[in-house]
Amino acid sequence: MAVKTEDHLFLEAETVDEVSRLFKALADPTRIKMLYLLSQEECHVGHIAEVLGMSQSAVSHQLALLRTLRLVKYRREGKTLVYSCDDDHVISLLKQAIDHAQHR
Amino acid sequence: MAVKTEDHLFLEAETVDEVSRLFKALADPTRIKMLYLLSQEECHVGHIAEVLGMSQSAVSHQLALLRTLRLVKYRREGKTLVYSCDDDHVISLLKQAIDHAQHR
DNA sequence: TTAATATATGAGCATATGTTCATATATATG
DNA sequence: CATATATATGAACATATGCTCATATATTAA
Repeated sequence: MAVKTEDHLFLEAETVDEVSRLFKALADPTRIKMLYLLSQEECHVGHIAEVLGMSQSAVSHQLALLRTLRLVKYRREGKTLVYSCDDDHVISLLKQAIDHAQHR
Repeated sequence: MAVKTEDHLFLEAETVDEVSRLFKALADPTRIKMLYLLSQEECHVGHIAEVLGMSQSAVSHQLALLRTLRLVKYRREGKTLVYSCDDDHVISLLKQAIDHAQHR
């Protein structure tokens, strides 16, 4: 919660840091494309790399970051790992921002 | 608009960049605090610096960035410049992210 | 068990970002 | 007009970020 002090509300440092981490995750063009793709369909790693024209390594590094924040999850299927979104609220934020960007 | 291609939607490069710029603006702890403060009350530059414990220069640089994105506006009042939020939608995104961060 | 395939991870490097310090600019007011 | 005050801006520097390259790991399937 925000802390009431005199005449305005302060955010706690922990909250500010968490919000920062979340928006940082959403601030990179590559991750925006990845999350938007995953919001439409589950994908294995190689497919993401192919569709977005990225290296396997770059995709994997970014997925590691998104996993840390629990924005994506994965399961094994045969010899591939299938990734999908794991935070509807964050997808909602992303889509709002996309709408916002498109209406100007 | 997103472009339909075969089986999924691609975002246009321009849209991705705009979304990235927006989230980048929201991703820095300093700017989060500044925008949250401005969402509660109009402030002149010196007041922001004082309340957030930042240098005048740092505040001014960040305000310049927020102005570029039209997230804040200002007017002169006596010898000070009074800043306020200029994008309700973005404030809404910020507050949603704050709620999200606080509920975990 | 071994080879092949899919993914993860670490190191290194180039670029981006946020701050400070010094200084410029603009407006108010004596 | 002259000076003080508030804010803006440019340069420099330290840190963060995202990529590539090389290699490790894990699972499948022969």
